[in-house]
This record gives sequence, C-alpha cells and structure tokens, in this order.
Amino acid sequence: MLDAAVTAFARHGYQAASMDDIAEAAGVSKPLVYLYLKSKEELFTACVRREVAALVAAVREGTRQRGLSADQQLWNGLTAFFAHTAARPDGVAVLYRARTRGEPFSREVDTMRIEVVVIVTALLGQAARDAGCAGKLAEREVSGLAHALVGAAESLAEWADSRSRTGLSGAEPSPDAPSANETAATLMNFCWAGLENLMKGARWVPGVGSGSAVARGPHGP
Amino acid sequence: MLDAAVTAFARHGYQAASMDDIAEAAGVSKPLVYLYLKSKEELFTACVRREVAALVAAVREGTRQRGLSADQQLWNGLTAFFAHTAARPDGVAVLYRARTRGEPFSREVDTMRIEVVVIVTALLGQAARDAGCAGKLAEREVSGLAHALVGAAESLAEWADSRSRTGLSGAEPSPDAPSANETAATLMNFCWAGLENLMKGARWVPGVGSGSAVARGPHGP
Amino acid sequence: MLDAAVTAFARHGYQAASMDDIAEAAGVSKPLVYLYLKSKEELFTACVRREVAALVAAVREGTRQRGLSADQQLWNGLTAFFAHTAARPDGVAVLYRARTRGEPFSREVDTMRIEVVVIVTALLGQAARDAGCAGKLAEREVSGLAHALVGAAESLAEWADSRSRTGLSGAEPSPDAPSANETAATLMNFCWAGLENLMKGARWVPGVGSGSAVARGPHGP
Amino acid sequence: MLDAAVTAFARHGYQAASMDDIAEAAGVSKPLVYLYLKSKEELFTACVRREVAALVAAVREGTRQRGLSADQQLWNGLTAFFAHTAARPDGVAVLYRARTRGEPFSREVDTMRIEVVVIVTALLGQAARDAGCAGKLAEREVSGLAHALVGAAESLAEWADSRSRTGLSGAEPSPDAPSANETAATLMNFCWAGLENLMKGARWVPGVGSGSAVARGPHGP
DNA sequence: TATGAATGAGAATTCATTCAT
DNA sequence: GATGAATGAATTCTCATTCAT
Repeated sequence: MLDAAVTAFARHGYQAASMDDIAEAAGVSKPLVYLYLKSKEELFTACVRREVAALVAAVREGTRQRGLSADQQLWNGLTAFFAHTAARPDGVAVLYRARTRGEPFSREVDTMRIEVVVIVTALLGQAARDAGCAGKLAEREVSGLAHALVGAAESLAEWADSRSRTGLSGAEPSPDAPSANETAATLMNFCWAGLENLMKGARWVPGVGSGSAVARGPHGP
Repeated sequence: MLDAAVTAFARHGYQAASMDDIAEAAGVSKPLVYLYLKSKEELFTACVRREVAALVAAVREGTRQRGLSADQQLWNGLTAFFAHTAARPDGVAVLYRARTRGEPFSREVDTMRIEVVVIVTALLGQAARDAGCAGKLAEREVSGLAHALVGAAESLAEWADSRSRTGLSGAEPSPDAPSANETAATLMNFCWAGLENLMKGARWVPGVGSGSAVARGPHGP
Repeated sequence: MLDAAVTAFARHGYQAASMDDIAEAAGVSKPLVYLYLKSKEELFTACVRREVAALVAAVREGTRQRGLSADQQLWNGLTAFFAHTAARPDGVAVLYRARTRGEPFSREVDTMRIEVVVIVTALLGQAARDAGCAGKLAEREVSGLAHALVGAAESLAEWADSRSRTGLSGAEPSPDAPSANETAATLMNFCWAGLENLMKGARWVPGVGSGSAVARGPHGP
Repeated sequence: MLDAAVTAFARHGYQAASMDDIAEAAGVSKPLVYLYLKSKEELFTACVRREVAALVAAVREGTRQRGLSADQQLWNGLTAFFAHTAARPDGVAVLYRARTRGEPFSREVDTMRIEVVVIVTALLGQAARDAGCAGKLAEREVSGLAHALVGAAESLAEWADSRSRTGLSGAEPSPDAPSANETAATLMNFCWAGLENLMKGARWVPGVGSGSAVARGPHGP
C-alpha cells in the first residue's frame, strides 16, 4: 500500500496526490487507507521514513567493507547510492519532495543528509590520516563539502533518471541511461581530486593562475 | 505583482499558496490577477521564468569578463550565483519548488540548467585548450559534470541560506551564514581540481590506490 | 449492552454517538451489536423504549397506592418521577434527545406523555369528584394541562440534575442539588392550587384584578 | 439565508442537516454559505442567537406595559410567547435543539432562560408586594419555579404546535390548534393560583388533606 | 478598468454497515 | 456464535475561476 502512495506522491507531489487516487492505485478502498494510517500526513510521513531508511541502508551497505582506502569507500557508497536511485526513482522523488514541505518533513530528510554528512566526514577524516599530514578542516567547511557532495549526487541521480526515461515508455532501459557505475565515476572524477587536495592541505585560491592554481596550506611541504 | 506571487509560492509552495493570498499580498483584487495572467499555472510559470532569467543574467554577468583563465571565470560565475541566491532567497525557492512540479515547470528550470551547462561546457572547453592537449570528453560526460556542478551549487546555496536563517528572525545576518565568497571557494575546492584533471585527460579510476589515484588518459605525458 | 448505548446516546446524542464507541463501551464487537439489533435506529429505539418503560413504571409504582386524595397521589407520582430522573440521568437524557429526533422516536416519547396524560387525567377526574361538583373540563384542556405538568416536571428534573452536577466531578452529591422531595414540592406549589381551582370550576380569567383574580365557573357558589 | 438554515436545523437537527441541503434550500451555493459564516457551527450559532433574540424581544414587548397587576403582566408575557412560538415554530425548534448540543449552545439558550427567570422573578416580587405581606422565597425556590414555568410553557407550545399540524399539510390552521390566548389561559390556570399562594406565604405541604391543602406560611393571617 | 459576489468541482475524513472466516 | 477486515456513501470545507457591474 505504501508503494502506491510513494508512486502517487512521487508523481504528483503531496498536495496534488489525492487519497482517492492512492487508494485506487493500491487496489483498496479509501477507508482502509485511513484505517492503517490516520491521515494523509501520516501516510506521507510513513513513505518518507521508509524511503529514508531504504536509501540510508543502501548506502550503509555499500560502505560496509572496511579496510579500503577512502576513495574506494566513497566510490562504493556512491555506486550503491546511484544503484538505489536508479532502482527506486519514485522513492527518491518522494524524498526530494519532502524537502519542500515544511518543518516536520524536511527535518526527516535533513536527518538523512546528516547521516550522509557523518559518513562523508568520517571518510574525509580517514583520507586525511591516509594522506599523512591532516589539514584540519573547519567543521563548517566539512559540512559545506558534504552538502555539495550530496547535492551533486542528487542532481546526477535525477539527471541519470531523466536520461533513462527519454526512451519513451519502453520497458527496456534507454541506451542513453548511464549506469550507476558511470554516474559514480563522473562524480568521483568531479570531486575526488579536490577532496584529496584538501586533505593534503592544498586548496584552490582565487587569483592564482590556472593550471597549478593550488596553494599549499600551512602543512604543505 | 509577481513579487507577491514569488513570495507566496516560495513560502507555501505552489498548491498551498492561494490566489486569494497572492492577490491580497499584491494589494489588488483577484480578478485583476486573472486579467493579467490567465491561470494559476501561468502565474507560476511567469514567476519561474522571471527568476530563471534573473539567475541566468546574474551568472552571465559574473562570467562576462573575457580573457581570464577558466577557473577564474568559473569562480566569478559561482560568486555571482551565490550572491544572487543570497540576495533573492524567495526567487531561488520558487525555482527549487518548480522542479518538483510536473512537466511544464520543470522543463522551464531544465532550460536554465541547460544554459548553465552550456556555460560550463564552454569553460571546460577553454580549460582544455588552456591545458594544451584537450582530452575530448564525451558530450554525455560533460552534461553529467555540469549537472553535478549545478546540483552542488544549489545544495550549497540552500545550505548557506538555511545557515543564514538560524539567527532567528533578526534582521542582521547570522554570523553562521557563509559569505558568497566562502561558499564559492568551498565549491571551487570541491570540484576544480577534478575538472582540471579531466581537462588534462587524467581521470580517477576505481581500484587504483588512493593518493595518486589518477590514471593519465591517452593524451597524458 | 443497552446500558452502554444509553450512556453513549445520553452523552453525545444520537448522531455523534458512534457504533464503534458503543460496541467498545459494551465490551463486544460491532457485528454483535448488529446481530442483536438491526441498525442504529433500532438500537436507539430499543434504548428509548426501555427508558420509557422504566420511567412509566416508576411513576405508576408511585401512584399505585389507592384511597389517597388526588393531591397526595399526584405528590407521590411526582416524587417517584423526580427520584427516578435523579437516579437515572442518562436514561432521561436519552428521552430528552429522542424528542428532538424525527417522527419514529418522538412518537415513542409521545406515547409516554400520553400515558402520563392518562394518569393525570384520571387524577384530575378524581379530584373533581372529590371536590363535589365537577366542572367538566374539555378533553383538550385536560390534555393541555397534562402537557404543562409534564413539561414543568421535565424542566425541573433537568434543572435539578444540572444543579447536582455543579459540584464538579466529585462523587458526593453537590449540596446545591435539591432532593426529589424538594423538587416535587416546588412543583406541587407551582400547580396544585391551580388544578384544584379548576376542579372546582374556578378559573383565572384575564382582565380581572389580581389577588382574587378567579372567576367562579358555572358551578361556583 | 438564515431562514433556510433555521428550517433545516429545526427539521433535522444540527448533525443531520447537511450544508448541501441548507444551501440548496436557501437557493444559493454552498461556498456562499461559507463566505458569510465561517463554519457549520457558526451558522448554527447565528441561528440560535437570532431566535433567542426574537423570542426574548417578543416576550419583552409583551411585558412592556407598566402599571399592570402581576398576573396581567405574566398573562401578557405568555400570550406574547405563545403567539411567537405559533408564528415561528421552526425558530423555537432550533432553540429546543440547541439545548442538547454541548456547552457553547446550551449556554446561549440558558442565557435566555435566565432572562426569563429574571422577568418572572421580578413579577413574583411585584406580586408579593401587591399581596401586601411578602413571604420571602428562597432564591433557589424562585429559580425552580421559573424553570417549571418555562418548561411548562415550552411543552405547551410544542403541544399547540403539534395540534396545529394534525390537519395534514393543509395550509389553513387545523381547528384543533389552540390559539395563543387559549394556551396562555391554560397555563395561567395551571400555575397562577399556586404562584399567588406562594406570594402570600401559603404553600402546599404534603400530608394535609386535599381541598384546603394549603398551610399558611409564617406571614399568613 | 477593476471588483464584489458567486460557484463548480473536488479535497480529506468519518461512519454505519457487511462479509469471510 | 463472534469478529477482524473492508467499504459505499456522505459530510464538511476549500479554492481556482468567472460574471455583472
């Protein structure tokens, strides 16, 4: 039953998805929906929670393997993420929509983001240790980086999804659809060098010539 | 009048914002709103279009200066972007919300994304030329990178905005709020090294040890 | 099971009392209720009938004693009535509510009123005989007097009940609550002299000076 | 528009009267009803208030004439009351129903009852003065008497109304219907002698033989 | 031109009532 | 015999949208 709700919410948004439609799509009657979940809000909350849990679980599962280098772990997490978003586009869309519905819902999703931030922060910390000399990054900068990473990932996931839909309603995946691996690789290429540099204490600063536009931080050689 | 609509849509979302409220906030009567714009959808579209135009113009303005290195130009574009999002949070929120509404609206926003993709693509092309030997990037990869960049930027903008709101309703900016420059710097640090590498034909590949985890592409030394 | 229904109907009224609540309060399942009584209406009817019967029985019991003067018999009936309404406020409330529901229910209550009218009529007849020379009262006037009596009694019963509730939820009776005897005495004081006059053929007529504002009827001295 | 609501509420009660029906009966659309009165409760409240005001005004008007004896004033009030209830049976029915709907409404009606109590109390006071030697009645007894009077009046009004309806749907009044004057006379006959006695300090006490079953109070001769 | 007044269509939610077990 | 699970039908209320002026 939640499946039908997730699909409806994903396609039409919270307000536009009517309980009639959801019930019909679920193949049950409206009162039954109300029997299980007291209100539309609760139904939405339930959907959000389920999708948050599924997504977090997927990423967690991807990053479970210990003893890998930081980039490998990030890579694993990203592949898991993109695999999940490709497999459950509606679920992800619900999360996306939840962020635009006031406090109680966005809080739920933010909690998830925070979990990701924690994972990423841990990774960066490990990367820093791996890199020998840790340039201590301000907590705020780490938070900003994590948000950048999550935003980039979300955006890429949506892009990949939209690509996979271009092939009309055909069931087989469009050849335009990038695989989870490809998408993850794009993102790794996009960000890993920068993250690694930061770990080493090297950062980009404005006004220095391109090419080698990095300044060694205080801990640089 | 659009201002009132933008504010309302930003605060309550498309569905929850009622035409009554919008008309009242605009200080005109409802029929007048309908006289100028045929329907709620068109009103929303008009808002979206205006905000898209404003945002694109801001970014264009930022990247107008010719003769700069690619990273400087990107930097300029990003600072312009973050300055704009900080200055017009409601407008940006409307765009954000537009993406979660079906076809007609998201198309509008996608158009914007495409404009940005074009800009970024041009930048990357220039960067590649600057770097001497251009590793031809597949059109698809460029598109993906641009989406990653836009997503990261949007996410950071929202993050910066939420930080600036933590200081209650007080008028003065919260000390937690990162400046546009700081935010842009975070994003440059996040992505420039990777983009530059790609321009040189160097890319991250999975399974190679961390630290120097880049493989020179075919055009590498 | 009827007890639960009576309580529920008394507290929330016919419409607001839900079958769920009644079934739960009765400690049985809803289908069982439907097994015994075909519908909510029938359930309500059953409640009304039971309460009517109980009330009439109480009054009958009070007036059973023969050989008393008419006023003593009325007095006995009234004390019985007020004792009953004080003892079963919920039952009385159901009757009260039944009168505000359309035909099928009010008819039931009217039946009760008619029974009371019969009793009162008999009393008045006896009183007339006792008074020696009976002024034949029109059937309609008797009916009107009986309704007045019943209405006054109901109103006083409710008033007494509301007084007894002022003492909060405390179990002990509020000191404000008049006893059944007091209430009955009030009513006797209110109406007996008038009834007695009528039996004697004396009646109040408008336009005669107060104080002795009674005109002897045709059978008067 | 209130007229339609009053009719509907009178006929079906608060819950059973649907806003659809009310709107249709009023010849307007439902949203218009909501435009004028924010909710069903407010609509009901408005009806109740209007009917209370009308009824109180009618009675007030009836008792306006000063300088009359107490019984004449009561008589005038009662005639006005019964004329009003005969003229606006639906309005009265609404008041009747309002008493069974929890606090906010019953309070409204009780307020009216209190106004009547005040009037009656004043009358009784005057009667006592007229009678020369005032037997001070306890405040509680006066309240009880007033409730008895109001209850009797209501009951008679309803009875008169039901009589007037027996003639089917025919437009002309049923010959069974007692006139306001007749009904008022019945009530005066029912209660005035008793009230007058009380004013003189004479009261009925149980256990004394019928006929002259009044004991002179302390102020009696 | 600008609007006060009005509405059609549809939303969430509840409840008396019934099967299948 | 008793019930958990399920629903058809209504109810209150809202809102985008339009005339008549």
